[in-house]
This record gives sequence, C-alpha cells and structure tokens, in this order.
Amino acid sequence: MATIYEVSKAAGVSLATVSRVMNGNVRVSERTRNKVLKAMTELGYKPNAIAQSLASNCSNSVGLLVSALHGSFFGDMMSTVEDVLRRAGKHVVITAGHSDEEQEKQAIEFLLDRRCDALILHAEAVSDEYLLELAKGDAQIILINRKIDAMSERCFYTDNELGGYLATKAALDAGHKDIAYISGPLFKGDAKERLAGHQRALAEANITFNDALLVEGGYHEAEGAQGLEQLYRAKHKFSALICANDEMASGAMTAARELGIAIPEQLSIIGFDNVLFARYLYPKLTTIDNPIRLMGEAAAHWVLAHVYQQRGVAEPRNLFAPSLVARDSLVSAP
Amino acid sequence: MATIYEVSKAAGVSLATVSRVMNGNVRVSERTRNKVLKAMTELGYKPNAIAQSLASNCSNSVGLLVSALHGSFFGDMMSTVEDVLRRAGKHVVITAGHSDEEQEKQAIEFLLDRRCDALILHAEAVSDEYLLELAKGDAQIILINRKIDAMSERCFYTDNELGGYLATKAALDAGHKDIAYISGPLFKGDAKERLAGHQRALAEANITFNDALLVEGGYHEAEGAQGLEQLYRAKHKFSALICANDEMASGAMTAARELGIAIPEQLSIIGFDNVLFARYLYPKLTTIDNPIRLMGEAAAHWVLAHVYQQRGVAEPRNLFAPSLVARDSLVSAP
DNA sequence: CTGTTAGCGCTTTCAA
DNA sequence: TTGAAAGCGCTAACAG
Repeated sequence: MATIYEVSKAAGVSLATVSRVMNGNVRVSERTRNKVLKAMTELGYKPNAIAQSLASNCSNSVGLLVSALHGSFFGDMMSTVEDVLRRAGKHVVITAGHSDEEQEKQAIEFLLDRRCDALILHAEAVSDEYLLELAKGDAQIILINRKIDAMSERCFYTDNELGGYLATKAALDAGHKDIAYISGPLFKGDAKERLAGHQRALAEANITFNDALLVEGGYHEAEGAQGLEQLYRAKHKFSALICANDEMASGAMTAARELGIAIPEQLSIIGFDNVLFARYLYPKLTTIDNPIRLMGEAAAHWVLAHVYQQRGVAEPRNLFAPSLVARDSLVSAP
Repeated sequence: MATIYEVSKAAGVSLATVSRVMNGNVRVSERTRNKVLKAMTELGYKPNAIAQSLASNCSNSVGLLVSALHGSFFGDMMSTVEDVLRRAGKHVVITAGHSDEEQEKQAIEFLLDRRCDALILHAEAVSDEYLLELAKGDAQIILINRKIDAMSERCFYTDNELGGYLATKAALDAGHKDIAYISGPLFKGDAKERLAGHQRALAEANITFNDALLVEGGYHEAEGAQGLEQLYRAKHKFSALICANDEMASGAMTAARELGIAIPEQLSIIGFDNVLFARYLYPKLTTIDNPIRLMGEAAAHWVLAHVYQQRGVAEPRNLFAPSLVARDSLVSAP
C-alpha cells in the first residue's frame, strides 16, 4: 500500500501538499494538484483512514445501537441509517443491546472505545441519567424512539401515545366495546405510552378500562400467542384485540386459529409498527404505521449536519406521527 | 481523555510498561502492574483504539457485507456474526451491497479503506475473479453462501442443490406430480443450485421438467405473488408449488388466497430458508431449513482462529446441509 | 523485567 | 501557494 510519503516523492512535492489536495479545503495551484493526482493514480494510492482518524481526531464513523440485529423493525432502521451515512462516506458500526441494561452499556462502551464521532442509540434499558451523562462526553449522542427533555433536539421519536390511541379508536369506531390489549414490556417507555393511548381512547368513549383484558407481553411473537391463550382461558369476552406490535399480533393470530377462533369474524386484531410482513399475514393485518425509516433518516441527517457540518442538509423534525393502516384484520363488531 | 503518557507519569513507569500491562503478553512484575492498573483506574484511562490500530497495523475490525440490512435471512446472519466477534472484542462494520455489482464493489472498497482485518462477504453480484483478486490483498476474505474452489476453505455455504432436491422430494413423496417452481434470480448461484436440485428430484421420479411450470423470481415477497398469478393465469395445472425462499412462498400464499385457491387443500406450498416468520404464516410453512446462523458462526470462528490467532476455536466446517421442516403447507396430493 | 527510541500515515500550524 | 516539522496515542524492537 502506497503511503502519502511515496506519493509526495513521486509528485515532487511535500507531504503537506498531498494532504491538501486530498482534503481539498486549501487552495493548491492547478499544476501542482494535477501532478499529485497523477502520482496518486499511478501508485494506486488509498489514504489510510486510520491514520487520518488519529491525526484529525475524527474517526468518520458513527455507532449505531439497536436492540437486535434481526427483526423487521430494526432492519428498516439500520437500513436507512447506513444508507444515508455511507453515501456521505461515513461508516456505521452496529452493535446490539438486547434490551438489557448491562449489554447496552457494554455496547455503548465499545462504540465509545472505537472513538465514534456520534452514537445513534435505540437504547431501551439504560436510564435517562446515564444517557445524559454520556451526552456530556466527546461523542455526540442521538436517541431514536426515546425522548429525554434535556436533549430533546437530539431525540427522534414516534408519538406512541397517539398510536395507541388511534389503534383503539379504530376498534371503537368499528363498534367494539370489549377490547383486549397485549402490551409491550411495561418497563419500556414506548410500551407504556402505547398503553396510555389505548386507555385514553377508552376513557373518551366512556368505557372503563378492564384490567383483566390487559396482558403484558415482551414484543415477541411467542408472547402474542401466549397472551391470547391467557385471555381466552380467562373467559373474559372481547371482540377485538390490540397488540402493541405486529410480531405479537402475528403470534396472537396463529394462536387464535389453533383455538378455533375465526379472524376477523369472531375477533378483530390490530397491530403496531406496520413492518413489512404485516401485509402478508392472513388476514392482512390492520396496524399502526410507525415511521421508523423516517426516524432513522432524521437521525442520520442530524449527524451529518451537526457532527460533520455538512451544508444543505434539511433540519430534521423530531416528532413523527403514526397513522392507521386499514387492512383486513379489523371488521365491525358482531 | 487520559493518554498512555499520563498514565505512565502517574504510575512512575515508562510508556512501554503501560503498553505491556495493557496487552498482557509480556511479563511485568506484579508490583509494577498494580501501580499501572491503579493509575489507569484513577485517571479513567481508556486506550485509544485508533492509535492502537495505527501502531499495530491491526484494526481489530471485520467488515461484513450483506445484500440488505433488513430481511430475516440477513438479520440472522448479522446477528450471529456480530455476537461472536464482539465477544472477542472485535468490531463489525456492516455494509449493504443490494445484490448489485457496482454497489457491492463500492461497499467492499469502503471496508478495505477502513483497513478491516478481515472481510466476511455475502457477495452475490461480483465475479469469482474479482473475489480471487481481492483475496490476494491485505485483508483476509471469507465468503458466505458461495463457493469458489480456489479458496474453498474460506467459504461457508449450504448445499443448495440438496435443499432444492429435498423440497421437491417431499412434494413427490406426498404424491404430487405437477409441481410448479418459483426460482430466485437465476444469475445467482444459490438460485441456480436450488433449481438444479428440483430438477434432479423430478428426474429421479421420471417426471419430465416442464418449463411452463417455472417462473423466475427475485427472492422478494412481491415476486412470489406475481409468480403464482402468472402460473395460475397460464392455466397449467399443478398441485404443489415450491418457492426458492420463504419470502416468495409467503407472497404466493397471499396471492393464492386472493384467487380463491385453498392452501394446502388445493395447493401445497414449500418454502426455503426457514426464516423466523415461516412458522407464523397460515398455514404454517413447510420449508427447508437453511442453517444460516451456523454459517455465520463458522465464518466468525474462522476469522478468530486464522486472522486473530485465537486458540481453542474449533475449526469450522465449510459445507452445511439443509433439511426439511415439515409443517402444514404441504399435504398429500388430491 | 523495564526504559529508550523509532516509527505507524496522516493533519496542521507556522514560516517562507 | 508551498514546505518543514511537530505531533495524534500507541506498539515494538532493542538495550540494558
């Protein structure tokens, strides 16, 4: 691998000049630039990104923390973030936190050790205090799907409460009165908010929230199935079920089928997130669209604008509104 | 951020000694080591990974190329690779190639520029020659889901032909004679191999392969749906459909339902890959298990053993055998 | 077992 | 507009 030194010799100029034409920010005469460029191509020169990072104190890398590397939700998010950032020549180091405090901290430490210029975090388990403390350090911290007031301009999130509200409202509008709810793990903010929206919609319709119709799940398909079975066994009647994400809705559908419950005739189901496979379920899942790709894009754009000082990047919005996607799994109450 | 220099001063030793206790490979007296350790914690010292990389000419990072960051197949793969490598303190830089030659090359260049110690590639579009050339360079190249004879010990792949064979064999064993097939894009090796397996099974059963029952898809759900519609419109009769991956099987199921075809009563469907959501489809998808997690693990272990000289890592196998997962979407022929 | 001393390849003042 | 030179923070001979 040719080094900058060899290029400078070949071009008959100094190291500094080569560096200047590489970075293009300082004026270099046309003639000199061409000599250097020629030498570079002849030698097949590639700048050493590591040396550049050390000297410039900028790693050109951004760390991304997600809960898991598989799953439609995070797939969509990683996909947009990587796309935007790589186009800008930045690289993305991805780690998984598995919704566990210790693992999230370790992953963040890891990214910090690699001297990432910015961290885009989908952190679920660590505390606000920890994140605030982190934000005081060298790396810029951006949060996805979480809002902390003291750093709200670096937070990109969905109005989960509204989403929960819309889901329940849709069921109510279809005439359902007995609505069961399988929530996400309630230690997570989004799970709490979605549930709060559900309760608000019920209250507006003068329906008292029935604790017996609530099951706490963990956002996985299996818990959707278990949740439905539990509700069914408890013999409380309900004609609609709202699941706090599509994965659980899918699990619930499968379980319902096995119990001989016809969907949507006997039971309407509504999901949340509108992940790719939602429309391939049978019946096609009515769900709440969670604009995760837009949030990823917003976070990446923020980094480009504020960390790398790129011009012409539109200032992203922070709050994203979910919306109902009406498909086949919700029908009028019998 | 404290530097090694400050630590050495605080501990009253030389730079080199601090470096030694950090890396732990050279003997340092217990007393000195403790002094250094103490100074480190007091200063909250964190080694600068970038400087380490530059000095040691080892970035401790491995690049991972996948076709897309979303989708169950790649999710599973990234997940295992990241898990194994991060446990070993290596970091994973992930890029997407989108099955496009130009984009794959760019992504690989990008990883090379970052001086990754090894590249684990799920490359679909670039040529064997290109990869062989690449393997001559500084970074070690590992291939997933692809075999090139000249570097077969660095290739980890499924026996796709066998998989295609097993799928078709299962349909045949269930009494089906007219078996349609929606393939992956035939410029991809795995798609070709799966199809070859299909044809071998037919030949063994003395059934002539009928070109009219073959549709070329692109591994996406939408193409599964289109493929089924196309086959249906062509009015060729078939009682079983084999799809070259689960996503297309899912799309085909949805499309069949819309055309009023009962599954599996009127049409049996078999997928390939056994991704997570396959068992949540309705009916539950009979499919071929593709041990993608094991391949990811194997690739990561190979890197640990051969690139980072870790001891005690079992030598991974290169060829992985797929197997039939019988669920509900395949039944006996009418 | 420990210290000295060159670098690793590049950026960035500071002068010229 | 260009060059000289001092680092960035760490590793790795080489001596002692």
